This record gives sequence, C-alpha cells and structure tokens, in this order.
Amino acid sequence: MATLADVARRAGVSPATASRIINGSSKPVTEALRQRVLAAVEELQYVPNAHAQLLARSHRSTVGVVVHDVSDPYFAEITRGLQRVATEHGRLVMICNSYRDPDKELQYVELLRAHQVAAIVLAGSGYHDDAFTETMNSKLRVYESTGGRAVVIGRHEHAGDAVVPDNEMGGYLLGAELYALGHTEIGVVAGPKLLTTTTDRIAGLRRAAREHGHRLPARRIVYGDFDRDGGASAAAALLDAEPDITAIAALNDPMAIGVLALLRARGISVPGRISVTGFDDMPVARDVTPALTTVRLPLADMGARAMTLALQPPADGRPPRIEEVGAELVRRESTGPARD
Amino acid sequence: MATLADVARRAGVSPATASRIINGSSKPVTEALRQRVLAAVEELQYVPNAHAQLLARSHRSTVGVVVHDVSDPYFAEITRGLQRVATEHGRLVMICNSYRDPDKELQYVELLRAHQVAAIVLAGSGYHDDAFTETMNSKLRVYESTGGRAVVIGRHEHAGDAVVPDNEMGGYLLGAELYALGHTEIGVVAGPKLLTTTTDRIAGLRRAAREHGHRLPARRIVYGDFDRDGGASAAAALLDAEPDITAIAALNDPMAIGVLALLRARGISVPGRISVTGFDDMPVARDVTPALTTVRLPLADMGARAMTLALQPPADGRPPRIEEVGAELVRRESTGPARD
DNA sequence: CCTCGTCAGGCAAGCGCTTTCCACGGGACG
DNA sequence: CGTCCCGTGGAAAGCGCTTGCCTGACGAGG
Repeated sequence: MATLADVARRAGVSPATASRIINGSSKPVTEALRQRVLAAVEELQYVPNAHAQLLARSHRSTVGVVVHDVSDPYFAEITRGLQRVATEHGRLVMICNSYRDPDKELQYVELLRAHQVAAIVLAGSGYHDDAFTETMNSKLRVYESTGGRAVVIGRHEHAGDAVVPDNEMGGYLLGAELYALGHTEIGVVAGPKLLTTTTDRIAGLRRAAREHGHRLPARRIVYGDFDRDGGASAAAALLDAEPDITAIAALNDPMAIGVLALLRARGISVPGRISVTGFDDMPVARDVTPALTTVRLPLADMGARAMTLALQPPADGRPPRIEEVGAELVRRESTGPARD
Repeated sequence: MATLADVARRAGVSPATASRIINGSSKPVTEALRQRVLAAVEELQYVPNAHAQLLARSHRSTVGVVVHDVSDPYFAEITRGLQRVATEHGRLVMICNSYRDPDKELQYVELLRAHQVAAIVLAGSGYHDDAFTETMNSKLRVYESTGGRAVVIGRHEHAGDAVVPDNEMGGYLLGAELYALGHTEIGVVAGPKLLTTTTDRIAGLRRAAREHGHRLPARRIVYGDFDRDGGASAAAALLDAEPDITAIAALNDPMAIGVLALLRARGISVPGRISVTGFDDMPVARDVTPALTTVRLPLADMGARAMTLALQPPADGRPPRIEEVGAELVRRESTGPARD
C-alpha cells in the first residue's frame, strides 16, 4: 500500500505539503507543486489510510446506528430516512444489525464508541427488561458525557433524545374501526410480549374496546414472533381456543400475512367470516389478497427526524427532547362488517 | 474519552502492560495486576480507540461489501449469507449501498480500500458499460496487487473471483415451462437493459423458445425498473402493444407483482387468461394471489460462497476462480395451460 | 542598502495504540 | 556463593496522517 510519504517522496515535497494538497487545505500552494503531487497520487493509486486520518484529526464525523435488521422492511424504511439526512449533511453512517439481541445491542454501542462516532441512533430496541434498560442507559450516559449524542427511535425510557411513533393511537384507530364495523369478538395476534411496540399497540386496542363498552380479555391475545410464521401459528392457537371471534388484529403486517395464509389454508373467508388488520402499512400490505387494512407510520420521516436530532450539538444537561409522530388508518379489503 | 494511558496510570502500570491485559495477549501477567487494570477499565468505562488499534496493528481483518441495496430482499438474502460466514470467522463486515450508481460503486471501493479492508465483495453491480467495467477492473487489480481480495457476485467480466447465478438457466426453465403449458405468445417484462441479469435471463427465455420452435421478438420485450412499479408500467405498455399474448414472464418477483396488480386492475384473470411468472422466489412470491410461479436462486448460499472465497489467502497470479450456482423452478398458481 | 512583511513550504510533535526488545529480580543449579 | 535462566514488567519505536509553528526567500517600503 502506498503511503503519503511515498507520494511526497515521488513528488519531491514534504509529507506536510502533500497532505495539504490532497485534502485541499486552505494553505496556498504553487500550482506546479500541486500538479506534481496530484500526478504522484494518480500514478501510485494512493488512497489515504482512513484509520490514520481519523486518528490524526480527532474529529468525530460519522454516526452509528443500531437497528433490529436493515433488511426488515420496517427498519429499512427508517434507515432510508436516517441515511437521507446524514448524506445531506455529508456524514457517513455505520449500521449494525442487533437482531433484537440485547447483548449484541450493548456490544454494538461499544463498537460504535470505539469507532469514535459523533452520535448513536438506536432503533428497534424495545425491551421491557429493566436490567437491560438500566445498563443501556448507563452506557448511553457515559457516551453522552464524552460529547456524543444518543437518539432512540421507538421508545422513551432510554437516556438521550427520542422519536416515538404513536403506537397506542394506531392500536386505537384499528380497534375503533373494528368496533365500528360491528365486531365485538376480537382476537389479537401480538408480537413478542417484551416489546413496548407490542404493549403500546395493545393498550390502544384496549382503549378502543373500553370506549365502545367492550373488553379485550387476555385469553384473546396470543403472542408470537413479529413475522409471517409467528402470525400463522398465533392465529392457529387463537382460532382453536376462541372459535367465535370475528376479527383478528395482527400487530404488524407480516404477522397479518401469516394470519391470512392460515385462514386461507383453513378455508375461512376474509373478510367474509373474519376481518383481519395489520400494522405499519408496509409495501406488501397492498399486494396480498385481500389487501390489508392497516395503520401507516411515517417511518422514513421518523428516521429523518432522529438523524436531525443526532446531528444537533451535544446535550449538555438540557432535558431530553422527545418527538412524537402520528399514525394513520389505511382502509383496504381485509376488513368488513361483522357477520351477524 | 478515557485513553489507555489513563487506564494505565490509574492502575499504576505501564500502557504496555495495560494493553496486554486488555487484549488478552499471551504474555504472562500477575493476577493482581490484571485485576487492577480490569477494575480501572470498568471505572473509566474505557473503550479502546478502534482507529488507533487498527493503525497500530497493521492487520487487515474486516471485509467490505458493495451491494445495490441491503434492504432489497434479493440483496438482503445475499448479505445474510455473507454475514453468516464472516461471523463464523470472526470477521466484521462493512456494507455500502451503491444503489446501482456506478460512480458510487467506484467511490465505495475507494472508501473500503481506505479503511484497509482485507477483501472487497461486489454484488449487484451489473453494468454492461465497458468503460465502467474497465475502470472498476483496474481499481480492483491495484487493490489485489496490494494483497487484498476481490470477489464479484453476479457476473464474471470483472477482475477477481466470482460467484455467478445461472440466470440463463433460470430463464430457460421458465420458458420451457410456459411452452410446455402451450403458451406460444409470450411477453417479457424485463429489468434495466444494461444489467447482465436482464440479458442473461432473456437469453435463457430465448433458448427455450428456439428449442420449442418459436421466437421471442424484441417487440415483445419491454424494459423497466426492477421493482413493482416498473413491472406494472411495463406490463401496461406490453399489453397495449401486443394484446394477444397469453403469458408474461417478469424478470424478477417485484416486477411480477406489479404485473399482477395491473392485470387485476384491468380485470384480466391470472392464470385464466394470462399466465405470469416471476424470478428469484422472494418470500412475498408465495403470499400474493395467485402465488407466483418463479425460479429460485440460492441467494444466501451465493453470499456464503462469495465470503468463503473472500476469506481465502490472496490470489498471487493464479487464474480467477469462478463458481456457478444453479437455478430451480418453483411451480405455483400464477401459471396454467394456455386458453385456446 | 537595510529592515520588515509576506508567502510558500518543511519540521516535528502528536493522535492512541501495539509490540519488540531490554532490564530487573529471584529461584535453581553447580 | 556465583551463574544462568526464566518469568514479569517497562521503555520506546513506530503505524500513517494532520497541523501548529517556524524558516528562508523575496519584494516592498523607508
């Protein structure tokens, strides 16, 4: 690998000058020299060693993101928003997939700290576990105390700023819609019990139930993984235990798709006999048959706002900023009036 | 930020000893010292500066990946395979999204080189453009000449090793299936004209046509973006220009879904009046109605093999290794016998 | 003609860490 | 009791780059 010294030697200048020319420093340099150096760079195919650069100018510029899984459409969309804003500000972003593993999350925060990132954005960490929250918080606080910025997407129990979607409201909208359609026997296909996403959405559903004079008993809620298979098996369990339900609220779209697949396999018509709702309005929601009634969250926007917060100057003891973003009902074909 | 020197001072040892203890070097160290140092690390919440470490041990370990877009399911799957193998070998991977922008691709290769990666994996760069291929090749060769490894997924015109899916075979399988079902008037909804992925798949379709005594005229091929909307608009154009086709081969699954959406909007039954095929067998393929007949590529496996190649010792003039992987037909509900 | 200001360019001190090489002390052995 | 050796720990030389500060030269002003 060619080094700066090689370039300098070849151009017959000092490394200092070469560095200044290559980085376009403001120091004035004769045109002849600049040409010589640039030519040397080209001939040697010189690429500066990023580690050396980053070490020398102790200047934090990139921002780190810890996310459940970038290839999950939900987080892909958030990430898109994050990236857009970062790029607009000329910042690089380093993305890490935690796959919701708390240990990995902690490790990655460490890794990002090691890489001297200017800010850390956490998305998709939704654990209720107090011990985890506590250690994460302390890490985040240490990080902030050294001038870093921490932003959390999706919950506000953490240290640092946050942008949180109104999951409760989303649940409420869905519940209200179903009750309005005359459904009183509603089952819920929920995500992992420990995620605030799950509990908040259920809380909204429950509020809708209350307001319509109903209840949402715990036995009508089955928990599973936030994916297609989780939805299918939860729906199977639910149907076996509670055969008289007329609507199933799945707590995200992939689960709803699993529910749809199971119902089709069992020959149950949707929305004829059972109405189904999703959550998040991912692109597939409109491509399945019947197209999913669901709730839209402005995911990309949330990412953008999180990055905007992350790029702000460090906190310095001011109270954490919390931005809440709304949810919006999307009516499609998977819901209809209750049968009887 | 606490530094190693801080830790050493606090523990009353030299930085050298602290470093050895923290990195678990093989040098023997008294237990008492080790405890003191570890305690200091804990108290100071010390995290080693990754740049300094990487600079000091000039030891390339992470591998870089340039990919079209990790959140695209196709590349997500490839990436999963890459990651798995990398993790098994304790290597970190740095992922960059090029969004198929040739300039970005070049830039990222540079960036990765700057970060001293041990290997570079290119996926989703499929441009036919000779100029681009040439500059990319020269960059890659320079990189390899400094001891790096380059692996390309999806095409073999590049320098370095390659793992390529048999797109031609996939196209052939689909074509053969359609002709076997009695379709003779076939339209193609193709991806960008400049991608080898597109041209190879078409070549397979054409071979099937020839073998069944038919032709696939250019006017029956409409090009569009490799996504849902690209599929929908290409299908619209195709249908308007060639109303008597009885089958549409879309060159990837998202496009096929767009085709399905358009046909539904126009009230055309699938596979009743028109059969539709996809390509890649992404998860959604089985969730749409009708479920897509498509071709499966072992994407994760391709990623894994690419990473395995990347982890191999440097080339040293041996001829580039090229691994080809097969394709497999998946029959579902979107195809049926031709009407007449 | 001397002094001073100015400008192009180089010197060298780090950035935070690793690692080679050396020093020191004590136990084993002759 | 002297030597040798081994087991521990430290000193210091970088890794490749940036940047504050200084120098030398040259033209301008007194």
